[in-house]
This record gives sequence, C-alpha cells and structure tokens, in this order.
Amino acid sequence: MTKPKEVTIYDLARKLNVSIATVSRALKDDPVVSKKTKKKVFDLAEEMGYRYNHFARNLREQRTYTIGVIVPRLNSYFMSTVIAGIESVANNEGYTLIISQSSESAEKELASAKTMFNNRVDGILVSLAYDTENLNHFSPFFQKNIPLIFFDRVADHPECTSVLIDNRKGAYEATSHLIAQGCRNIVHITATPKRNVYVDRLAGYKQALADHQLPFDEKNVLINNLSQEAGAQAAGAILQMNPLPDAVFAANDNCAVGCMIALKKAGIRIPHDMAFAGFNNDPVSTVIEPNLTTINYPGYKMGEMAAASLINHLNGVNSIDATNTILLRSELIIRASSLKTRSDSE
Amino acid sequence: MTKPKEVTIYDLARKLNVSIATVSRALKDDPVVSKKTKKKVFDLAEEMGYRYNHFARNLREQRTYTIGVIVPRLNSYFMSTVIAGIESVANNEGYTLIISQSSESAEKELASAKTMFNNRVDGILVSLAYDTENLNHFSPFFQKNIPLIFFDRVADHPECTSVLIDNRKGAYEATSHLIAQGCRNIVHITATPKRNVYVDRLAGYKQALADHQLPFDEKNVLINNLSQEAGAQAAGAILQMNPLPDAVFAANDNCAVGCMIALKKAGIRIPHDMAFAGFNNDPVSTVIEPNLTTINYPGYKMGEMAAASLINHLNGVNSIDATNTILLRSELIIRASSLKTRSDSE
DNA sequence: CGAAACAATGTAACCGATTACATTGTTTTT
DNA sequence: AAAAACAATGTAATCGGTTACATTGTTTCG
Repeated sequence: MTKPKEVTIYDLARKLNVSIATVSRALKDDPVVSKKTKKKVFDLAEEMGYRYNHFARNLREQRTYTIGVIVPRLNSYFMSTVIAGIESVANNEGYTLIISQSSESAEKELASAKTMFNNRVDGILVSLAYDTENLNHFSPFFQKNIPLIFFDRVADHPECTSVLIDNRKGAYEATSHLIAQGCRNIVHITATPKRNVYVDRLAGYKQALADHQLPFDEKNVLINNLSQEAGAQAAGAILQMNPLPDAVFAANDNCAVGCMIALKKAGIRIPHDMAFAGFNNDPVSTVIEPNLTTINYPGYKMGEMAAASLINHLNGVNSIDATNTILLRSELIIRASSLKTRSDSE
Repeated sequence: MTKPKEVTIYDLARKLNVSIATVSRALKDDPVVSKKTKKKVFDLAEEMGYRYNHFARNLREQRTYTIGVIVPRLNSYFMSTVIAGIESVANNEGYTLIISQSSESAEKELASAKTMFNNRVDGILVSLAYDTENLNHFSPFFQKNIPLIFFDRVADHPECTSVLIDNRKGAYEATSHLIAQGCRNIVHITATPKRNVYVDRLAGYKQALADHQLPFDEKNVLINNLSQEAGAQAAGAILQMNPLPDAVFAANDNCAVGCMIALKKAGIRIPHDMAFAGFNNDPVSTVIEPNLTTINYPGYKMGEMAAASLINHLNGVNSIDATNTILLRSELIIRASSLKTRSDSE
C-alpha cells in the first residue's frame, strides 16, 4: 500500500558523489565516461534497485519508442502470426507495442487510431478493417510526419509503405491450378471489394479464366465476410446453382472449410464433384478432409518486414520514401481438395 | 522531416491570457473552473490541435495507465480470444495494453517481465509459460506492490488473484463421459505437470477413473507439448500399446486433432475403435471428422474478468485481497468423436 | 458597512531524465 | 615550461504536465 520512493539518477549521483550528468551518461554506456565510473554506477544502480524512467526520457526526447499496431482481429491464425513477427523485431530494437483490434469496424479503427495518436506512438502499423472507406482518421499521423506502414490489407497513399504478397498472382495460380485439373465452372467466394486483397484475388481469378478462354460470370462471385459460418451459407447458395459449379476458390481457408463441411453434408464429393482451393494456409487446411489446397501466406515474415521497415524509417535509415511496396513470396500448396485426376483413381 | 512544435498548455494559457493551472484544470473538467473559461480552453485546444501529453502526466503522477499482458503465445484461438476480452475492458477504462509473448519459454517470460517492469505498467496479467519453475522474476512487482493477476495458467501466490476454470471438473466430466460411453482403457495426453491446468486435468481424469472403479495406469498418461505435431507423435505411441486403448482424452483440441488424423491414417475408426475428447472448444474441433467432443472454455469472458479485476484493484475498489480465485463456468460439449453408441448405428 | 465565505484563478515546486556548454585535470607537443 | 589537446566530469536549462497553497474578486449576512 505504501509507495516506496523510486530510485532516480539523483540518488545514484548523490551516493557516488558525482553529477547526474555523469550518471545519465554512464547508464547509456556513453564512451565519454571512464570505465571505472561506469562500473561504480552500474553496481550501485543494481544494488539500489534503480529502474530507468522512460517517461522522463520520452518527455525530453519527444519520442516514445512505442509502435502502434491496428489489426482487424487478433483471433485469427494469420494475424497472430504476423504479430509474433512484429513483436520479435520490435522487442529486439527496444520498442514496445500497443496492439488494438478494430473488430473489422471502421468506427473502432478510428477510435484506435485516435488512441494511438494520443499515446504518441513513434510509428504505426495498420491492416485495414473490412468497411474502412477512407484514410481520414490517419491524417493526423501524416500531418505530424508519423510513419504509417500498411500490411496485408493495405491502401494506396503517397506517404505509406505497404507490405503484402502478390494476391493477384496467388489467386491466378490457384485458379489456373483448378482449371488444369479440368474445372470449367469455378465459383469464387470473396469479401468486400473495399479491400485490396479481395480486389486483387478477384482480378487474379478473372485473369486466369480469361487466359484459358473461360467465360467470366458475375453470378459465380459470392461476396461475404469469409467467416466459417459465411462459408456454410455460401454452400447453400452454391447448391442452388444450375448447373452446379465444378470448383470453388475461396479467398480464405476458414470460409472454404465452412463451405466444404456444408457441401459434404449435402452429399457433394470433394474433389470429385467439386474441387476446392483456399487462401492463407491456415492450420485448419490440414485438418479438413480432404486437405485443402491453398496459398501459403508468410505471416511471420510479413510482421518482421513491416516492423523492420518502420523501425528503419524511425532510425533515419532508408528514410527516402522510395520503398512504396514490399512484396513477399507466396506459393501454391496443392493438397487433395483440388486433385481431381489423382483422387478419381484413389 | 521537420518537427512541428507540439502545442502545450503553456501555448493555450498564453493565448487565452490565463495561467497554465487554469488550463490544466479546465482540460480535466475540474468543477472549480468556470464554464466560460472551460469552453474557451476546449475550443482553443481543438483549434490549435492540442494533444494531451501522457508522459508529462505519468512522470508527475507516477502512474502509466498501462497494463502488461504476458501470454505463452498469441497465435492460438484461445489466447487471442482472451486478449480480445482484456482489450475491450481495458480500452473502456482508458488503459493501454502492452502485450508480449513468452513463446512458452521461462527465459523469455523473464525478459518480458523485466520489460513490463521497466515500462512501469500499473498492473500485469500473466499466463505462465510451459517451463516456468518459479515466480522469482515477478518479485520486483510484489516488492513495489504492483498487482499481478494470473489467468488460465496460474500459480499460487499470497498476493495474486487467479482467474481460471475448474480444470479438474472439466477433465472429470470429459473422462466420465467417455466411461459412460463404455470406454475402459482411456489414454490421457497432457503437458508438463509444472502447470496447474495440466495437473488439474490429470487429477480430474484420475478421479473419474477411481469413481468408476477403473484402474489408473501410469503408462496411459502421455506427456508432450500438446501441439498438433505432438498429437501425431502420440498417435505413434498409442499404436504401440497392447491392447490398444479404447479412448483418448487430450488436454487440448489441437493435440487431439493431430492425434486423430494420424490414427485415422493408420486405420483406426473413431469413435468405433477409439473415442476422443479434447479441451478448449477450439474452432478446429468442428472441422475434424468426426467432430471433437470437448470442454468449452470461456476465453473472452476470462479476459474480461481478469482485466476488470485488475482495474478495480488499481482503482482502489475491492482492494481487499479477499479474492483469491475467480472460477468461470465451463461445460462439456458432446460431439461425434465420443459417441460410441450412436455412431455404431450410423 | 465590514467580516466571513466562497468562487475563480495564479504561483511555483516537482516529476526524472537529456544534453549543450562550461570547467577541471592530465597528457602531449614544441 | 608553457601551450595545446584531450579526457572526464559538472552546471543548468528543458521537456509538459499536476497540485498544494496563495491571491484576488465577489457575494452574503449580521
């Protein structure tokens, strides 16, 4: 209950009969301080239980060594992997994270941005919510020259770097693979065209169709929020189609899985009647039967890249805003859910 | 690149021809300041783009309005759900979170604790790593009277509240259910007995056996890290057993799923040859076939409770350390993986 | 009408670091 | 031996708030 006084550099200085300046320098390992003095300072600090006061420094330096992170949601395998990547880099560089989730709502994203701003983060990493329409809520950051880096769900802005994969290429490969398996009538399940990732995946899907002389039909594109439940609902819509499609390419694995489960329940054989491909390489893709063909998404790496890029920027390295976009490698992982040929012989 | 000067209360005071004290009070909505003055202050603050400086306040008040959270890992459905719960409460009460993951290593947990301590969190929420042996790394918190609340993976300490479910009861129910389904030779897969959750689940398992006059066999308890891969390995061990067990109760769903997949591949029919039960109600439990019987774990609620309890403590409410443990309700969810009787008729 | 009570605002010390500039003491150079 | 160079340390202003205590002005009441 009683608040024991904190030990400060003043206390150390008094005890050692040196000035606070010397103590301050010693603690930062400034080469200008003699080794002997440093040792004395370190030892006494240890002994007295001194702890560094970040606020005093922040107040003085007008920096916080804090990075804000805004994600749509934390409870997805992909996002928590990204955050693990961000954290490892940030911690290594002495930065602290403030993490907030927008819960896919533009409104909460705005509130989070405000909180981050008022907490004076040195920089901010953002993956946009489903229904975010514009970047107005980030303009205070731009005005104050606080670097903002987007990852995964990005937006175009002259002052921002984006870290992402080539979604278009991934979708193109997945779709082409389905076509190579003999599929001709492929449904694509995706989410709001407000987000680049879904726009690009749709574009890749269309491109693949076009390159293989297959017609594109607007009705074959289903839009939902890509949750597992939404996948189950999409299955309902698919079953109404006439003729039935012979493949489904979903913009994420969760949705694909929900859809597969519902279709299987309805008697559809996968991949025999309908081939499946997802996106993200979520662990669930190796649990569903048949295992889901998908696009591997390097989440951890993405987190590392985004954080490293931001911190470099903060440290003045690479401060030229030349880097507009950082593309990470992704790859198609072929599993049973799309192997028509082989599975027929099984 | 140029750093625009921040607006401070001094700037506001000068422009309005009042003292900084008045401005400070006005901004905090102190009733002692006249309404007219307050309005002027608020308007000017808005106009000049003033933003509150937390560090100055923190420096002065010796508080940070920050809560530290240490979890074993973020990329699990359960943990990210808990964190979502923590976040909602903390944000509502004006607290900021610093989240760090120990990656199941005592060493990293120690480092995280140190970081939190040096960042002067007002309080800390902890779920322990696999191999943490003691609480020495938290003693600085105890010494400075910084409240520490454990959740899920807890430890006994006179000054700490714990938030968890009745793991023993959950395990007892799951095991009893398997026994009721006719299983007599049940394997239990769990993790290190350093953690309460695993100790308690093992105890519940044993208790259920004893209450039904079934012998307990040490060889039927497999210890691993409960990952999906570890589950697959456990399957190998199980297949060596003679006679084969007729049921498996795993201490988490991921491990159960890994084990099931491997066993199915080896030709074991679930639940016919071997019934399964898991723990946590991870979404994957409804994807695996057959769907996994499990114990529902209220993660979001747990996060809310832990955060609310901590903040109450910080606000002086409920400061009596009477609350030692908060138990949340959990429940058995029966699915196909354990239904021997019904599944036989299917 | 003057004292007491109160409302509104001001003064100044304080929180704990950083750092430009000044000072002191020691070594090297000429 | 005096001047120059350098190493080590010290002085003091500064960051932007909070708040105990002091001050001023206005109202109330005997």
